[in-house]
Amino acid sequence: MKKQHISDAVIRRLPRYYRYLDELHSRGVVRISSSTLGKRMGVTASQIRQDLSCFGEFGQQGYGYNIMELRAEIGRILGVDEPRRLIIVGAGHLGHALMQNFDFAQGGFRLDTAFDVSEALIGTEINGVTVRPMDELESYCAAHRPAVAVLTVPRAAAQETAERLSALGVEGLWNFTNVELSVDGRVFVENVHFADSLLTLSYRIAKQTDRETK
Amino acid sequence: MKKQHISDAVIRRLPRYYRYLDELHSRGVVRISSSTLGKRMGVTASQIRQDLSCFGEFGQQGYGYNIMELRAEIGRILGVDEPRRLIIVGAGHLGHALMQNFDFAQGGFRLDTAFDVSEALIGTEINGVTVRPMDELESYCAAHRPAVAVLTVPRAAAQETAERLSALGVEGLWNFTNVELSVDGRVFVENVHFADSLLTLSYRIAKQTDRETK
DNA sequence: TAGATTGTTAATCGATTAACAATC
DNA sequence: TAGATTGTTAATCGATTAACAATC
Repeated sequence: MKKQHISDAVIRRLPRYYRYLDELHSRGVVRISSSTLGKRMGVTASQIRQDLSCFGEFGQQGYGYNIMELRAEIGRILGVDEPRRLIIVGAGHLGHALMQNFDFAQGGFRLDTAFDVSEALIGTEINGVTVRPMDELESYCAAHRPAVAVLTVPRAAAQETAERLSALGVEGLWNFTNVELSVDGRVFVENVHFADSLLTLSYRIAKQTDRETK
Repeated sequence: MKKQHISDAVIRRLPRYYRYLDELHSRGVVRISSSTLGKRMGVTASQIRQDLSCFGEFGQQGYGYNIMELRAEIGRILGVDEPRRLIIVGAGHLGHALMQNFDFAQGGFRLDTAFDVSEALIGTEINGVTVRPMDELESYCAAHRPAVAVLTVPRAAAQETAERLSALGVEGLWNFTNVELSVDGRVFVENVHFADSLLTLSYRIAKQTDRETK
């Protein structure tokens, strides 16, 4: 039974399943049961089955799931099957690192180009991708209509750049600026807040130390 | 009433509160009520009060919370008040970006040094921090006992490096490798899985497109 | 067939929200 | 004092887990 509303918790687990199924598939494993998959993912078999049942029926009684099929299904659910155009806005160290290392294609994206204000960077090519001047953002977006913009500009420019991109019709912002953006409701914002992540680690270490010295 | 077990959901909200209180404080705002704070954070006033009550009583009836005090309390809870030593393992683009841009001090960490295998990087200084050869990891850790290691090595080296650091007694790993690490239970792992994050964005965009074309 | 494993319904558990007495 | 707002208890809501009939 397909569900109407899918909770955020479910969606955040799907990429992990996908990643693991991808690995199994490339290792040549053909089938897996919810209980084996659950064990590997650190969740219950029930949860695996519940999560998948939000989207359809992908398994077979007595057999489990065909890994290739399930991987493809989850890929479809996540939208990996129809690649979307993506641009990087801010080609500093972080933007550069993503251009150099990150496999956008695997996530169903096609990295088209990057933008920066720095004269030193404009016109250079990083991993086959050209860096353009920020001035060309409007004309470029009008012509190529990228679906997603990676926001790797300095904090100070974050909100302004986000608004500009929102006005240009991007559908999603992948926000690395550690700034709480406020944008038009049409635009999805996915935050990668490094600082928050590190603080949770700090908490867990601090708590443990407390306990030990108590 | 202080709680025994604090849920992960609560802990993940604390850094956001902290960040926002920090901003208010630097803007000179003195007090805030749970209802105002909740509105700004997009949560209910109840949730703010419940979250804080896990750790103690920081407010005052009829007044609300003193921002400076509350900020300090949350900082203490998160362990920001007593800085811990941190090293970066892997000084490629991503490690480099963190060294250049990330404010470790604000998260209660002191970035001591970085390690890499690349001859070109060893001995260089990035933002005042020296890059050392990976061979020196053992002797360095024995001497300086860093609490946290930032794992920014290539995927292929991730598991091996994590085990090495675990054996060297680090308390936490901040994992950027997009690899599911398996390490000793003593060691806390905080994952920053870029790929998972981007896939959730992909899902939301894909779902919206579905709805529009339906 | 017999064993395995699904999808789904029901039960449980935990997290969020509402309500309110206490009190600044 | 009167109004505001806390900390906490109770009610609600949603997510996770368990159970099991269906069936490959």
